[in-house]
Amino acid sequence: MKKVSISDIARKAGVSVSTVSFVMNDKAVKMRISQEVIRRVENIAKEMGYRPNQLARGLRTGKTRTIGLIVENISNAFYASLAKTIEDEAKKYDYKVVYCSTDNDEEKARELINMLSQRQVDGYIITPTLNLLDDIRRLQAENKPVVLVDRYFPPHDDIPYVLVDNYQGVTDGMDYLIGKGYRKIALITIEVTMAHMKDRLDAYYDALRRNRINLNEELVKLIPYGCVRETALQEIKELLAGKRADIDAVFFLTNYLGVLGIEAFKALRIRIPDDMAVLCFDDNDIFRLYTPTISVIRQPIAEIGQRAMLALIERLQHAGAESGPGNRNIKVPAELVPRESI
Amino acid sequence: MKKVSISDIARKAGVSVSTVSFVMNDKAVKMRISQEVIRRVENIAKEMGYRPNQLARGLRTGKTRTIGLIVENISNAFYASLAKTIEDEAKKYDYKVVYCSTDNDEEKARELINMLSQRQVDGYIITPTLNLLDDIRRLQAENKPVVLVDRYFPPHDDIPYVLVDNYQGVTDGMDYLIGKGYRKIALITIEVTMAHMKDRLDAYYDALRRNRINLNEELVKLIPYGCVRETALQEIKELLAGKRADIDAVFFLTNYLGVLGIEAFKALRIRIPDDMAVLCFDDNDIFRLYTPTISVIRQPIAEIGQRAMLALIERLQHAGAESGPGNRNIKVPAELVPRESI
DNA sequence: TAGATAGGCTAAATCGATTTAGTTTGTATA
DNA sequence: TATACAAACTAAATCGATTTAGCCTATCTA
Repeated sequence: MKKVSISDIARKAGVSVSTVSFVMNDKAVKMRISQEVIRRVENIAKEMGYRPNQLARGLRTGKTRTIGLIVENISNAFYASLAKTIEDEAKKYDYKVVYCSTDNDEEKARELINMLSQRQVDGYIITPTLNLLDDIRRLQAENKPVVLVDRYFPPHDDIPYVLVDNYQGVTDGMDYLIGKGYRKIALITIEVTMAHMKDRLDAYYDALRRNRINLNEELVKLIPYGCVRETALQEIKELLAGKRADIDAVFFLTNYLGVLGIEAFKALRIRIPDDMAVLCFDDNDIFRLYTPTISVIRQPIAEIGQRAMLALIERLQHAGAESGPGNRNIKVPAELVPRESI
Repeated sequence: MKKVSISDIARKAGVSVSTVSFVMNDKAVKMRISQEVIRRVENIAKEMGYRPNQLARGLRTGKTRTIGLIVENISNAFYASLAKTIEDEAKKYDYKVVYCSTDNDEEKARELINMLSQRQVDGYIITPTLNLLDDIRRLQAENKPVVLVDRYFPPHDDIPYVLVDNYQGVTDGMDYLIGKGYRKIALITIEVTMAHMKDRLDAYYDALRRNRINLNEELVKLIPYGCVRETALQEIKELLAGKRADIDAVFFLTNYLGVLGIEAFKALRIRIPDDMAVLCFDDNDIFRLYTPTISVIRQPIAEIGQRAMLALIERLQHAGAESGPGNRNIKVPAELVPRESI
């Protein structure tokens, strides 16, 4: 049994395909189709189980009402939750979302952009990887709106972005730790290649300086990017074990690292917060449930998703027309959530 | 700047669109296009940044090389991981995957099937909800291959499925608990509406019977489906607190419930495994990291994903031709992972 | 020298919609 | 009685590919 097309309906109803199309798109009244024909066509369409072919429709209209969402890793709680909000928001405007993960690989990101572009998505929300600027420029040149989330490309501020205020988040975290008397604060982060991570790292350095605490470079651990789980865990363990006496608190700059950190603390039998206090950027179920509960800097995920979607929709609606700068370049405040680990 | 189409290339190269199409699809040699023209067209295509419009291509060929994956909730670790394997497998056969979540809502599932069908996906891998049989039959009637994962519709065994052996998994878990001397085993599960959950529940009853342990109905807690997080947590707490003395072990039948369970244990200050042993169906990061680590029945997710994909690909390749029963109706063994909680 | 064959391409139909510009018929107006 | 106008549709172009059938020209064979 083949799919039902508009012309199958037309034949059965004894009218032209145009008429059926008008009826299916609620343009029947405007096109002066009689009530009787409208009813007849509608009944036949329902009876035959007609579902419009979106490929054909998209081809003709040049619009697919689909937006492409590219994140780092959809299995990660942060991105999963972001994707969910964006999908819900999109639904309000009658858009579908197709999402995919880069695994932080720029080549894969490029392929994904390509794939979505070939599928003619109307707009993009992207968590960019390194070196993706040119590809994004190409989308813009094709008049496809793009909004960045979570990461950005300063100083190229003509590409709209929505992200947490990373600098403020880490600053608040550091002030809190320092306020509680911690001075020997280790920092564990992924290799800093992109601006959002640089913002976080800068905030750490600046906080130390502002509080006249001497920087101990040995307490700053950069985990390389493509690094496998086991290696990363090993590196963290080495730092924590090797510098045990020189550390009274550990600040993890991503939730992935924080989870590894917990594993490391456990393996090394380091007690939280008695031996070391712990703070992590980004929340996670595990942090809420662990004993002790882990303090975090929380990103307002829903707000990020909503604002990103809003920025995109605006650009989709009056494509070309530059949207006011009000909705471009948004940094939303991070929230410190103190728990038992400090 | 508009997108480049095949006819833009044709014009620039001074050849017909057919020629360009042949070149772009590696049919040039078969169609006796000269080497010189091939090179010219390829260069121009690359130069202009040509990317074929998949809507047009799909419309013409009737194939999108896309498969639709419908799961319960992509944020859930189990489904996220399943989706990842399926995506990786699909790539090997040059298929793309579009995935979406039902949130266990049959109406939403129906909409998703509809949406994917309108987008002309070539085949489906579905974690079905209740009452989805008819919709799946409709896809089959349209000659679109469907493979079920994680859940199924016995006795309708003509719809291929790949899932864990739920009965065996729970049986192994129960035998392990009983072998360790536990007799007062509470069971926490979601309301049983689908066959896979019934299999798990049956295994519990049968294990008690086989071991001549009297069933205490009060130790079996069914959490209703649409139930919000907080309510579910409350229900679990009530059982654990109310029947504290009558329980020496708790078996959670899904990983979501297990996580809530941990929260409940924590709130009630019930010590694991001293006060109660804990076992959960499905693994989760939290179970590995928690103190104590939580024993689980693990599903071989990668195997499920691979086999499902394989079954689908077979059906995509010789559509219509009934595939041998060898690759339909697969139950893969579950694995008991003992940890500190028992 | 006619007919066949091969080489190198192109024209045009097609997929399933949308949309513009008509066409036809009937009724109202000048 | 011609003319305008509205009502109720329809024909055909179009989107960007794929694919079948066929058109030239040149060479080879009988």
